[in-house]
Amino acid sequence: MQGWLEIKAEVSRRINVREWPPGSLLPAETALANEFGCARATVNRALRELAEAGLLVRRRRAGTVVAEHPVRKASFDIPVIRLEVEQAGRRYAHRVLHRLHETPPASVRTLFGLVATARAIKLDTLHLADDMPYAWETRWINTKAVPDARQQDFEAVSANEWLVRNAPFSGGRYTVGARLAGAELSAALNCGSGEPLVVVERNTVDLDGLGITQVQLVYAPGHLLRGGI
Amino acid sequence: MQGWLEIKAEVSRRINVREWPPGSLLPAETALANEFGCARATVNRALRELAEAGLLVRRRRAGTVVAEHPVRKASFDIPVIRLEVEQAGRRYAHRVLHRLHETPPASVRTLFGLVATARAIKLDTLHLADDMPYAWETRWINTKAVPDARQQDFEAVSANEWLVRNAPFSGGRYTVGARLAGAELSAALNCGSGEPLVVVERNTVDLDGLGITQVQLVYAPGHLLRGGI
DNA sequence: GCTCACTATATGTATAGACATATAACTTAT
DNA sequence: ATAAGTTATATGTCTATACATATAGTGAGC
Repeated sequence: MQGWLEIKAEVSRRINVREWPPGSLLPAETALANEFGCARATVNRALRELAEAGLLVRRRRAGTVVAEHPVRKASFDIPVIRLEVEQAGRRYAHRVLHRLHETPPASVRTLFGLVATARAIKLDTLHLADDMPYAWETRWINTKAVPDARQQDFEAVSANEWLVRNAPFSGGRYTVGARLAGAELSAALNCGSGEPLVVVERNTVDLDGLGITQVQLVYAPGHLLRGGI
Repeated sequence: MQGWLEIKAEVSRRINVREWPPGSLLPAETALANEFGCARATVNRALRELAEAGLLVRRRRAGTVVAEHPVRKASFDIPVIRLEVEQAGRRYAHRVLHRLHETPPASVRTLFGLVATARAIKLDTLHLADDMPYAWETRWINTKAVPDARQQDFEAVSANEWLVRNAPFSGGRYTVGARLAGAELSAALNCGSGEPLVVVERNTVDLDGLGITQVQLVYAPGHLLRGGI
């Protein structure tokens, strides 16, 4: 027993077999380092990772406690759509259907820090995989945060990809929901009206918290988001 | 400039302002440690975290490179449903509608490592928030992996919560999709038939890779999964 | 009993040094 | 020229030590 990975596995095992049940206090790092015959830093690395994973709760002076209700962090990757499609072995293409410069709705104005009369770029894009509709994208781009976007038509490189590479990015939030295909969507995605569709809405902000872009992605029927714990 | 957090922020900044553009090679850890006036271990911690976040790609001997297509890791928490509801300031309750012991479908049998004739527990549960339908849960539990589940009726403590605390858990996968409310669901969730609903399907496996449980959660109309990047 | 200051303690972080390991780049043999 | 073996190097990890920091617990003073 030496490496932090082995220690992490062993601590994880003891939690799972209820040797250290939920709510119980673990021995201090120094004691564990002593038991495992390694430096405290090694134990620290193992316990820190388990705490990040939600299995342990650590507090100075109070020590390390097994979480009562382990909050599992599920995660999925948000790749550039082109890569998502190509990784599935399909041919990617996209078509920009509208590129407008108009006043965004209030929620987007708030995110972008814009006054009521200000305008932003609005893009409607259809993403294709093997020439079949893959996803419908409605996007707002804040020209205040990304002035260079004015010169882009996003035909050759999609807005998705262009922004990832050209906008200083710091974080964002997203929601996942479901909606019905209306007239416009069923035509664009080549599906029946009234079909249930997965909708992902995502916004990203720069280092100052200023909104860069807001995207709504409506996937073709049957699409599943996949992730792991 | 000393702490790993500051170094992480500074490196992140240089990537964002294209001082280190996508694909470029960063100075070696020793050089950065020298520049920032700190130990190599401190730089290592900062760069390791940025690599985990998908911003950098690191390889021994080859060095550290800025990712060409940063794969953002989106994540959301999977809490116990009771806590999810209570955290929103609502009163939680659940009703077990069916508790059967029958042969699961092939996909679940494969996950559970069961022969064709074997049986497992099937639970249908309705989760309520302020007495309003919140989510419909269809769950299979592998009694081979969790024998103690036989003695549980899951009335007082939901299966969700009981399993989190009583089943040795190691990982899992999930999918998020959309479906229409059929007759049974629209009755249970008190919504119109044909409404679009968010469906989360999740399975968890124990340390040996043996399936513990498979859940399908269908949320009431309008529900959004929320997460961050 | 209550408040406030103090102290002890467990985690958090930093450091210098060392060795491990993967692998790009180079060298040698065929 | 190509293949095989060698070396140099950047990251990965571990150690021992030190100091920083949050905070549970203690005790003094009212």
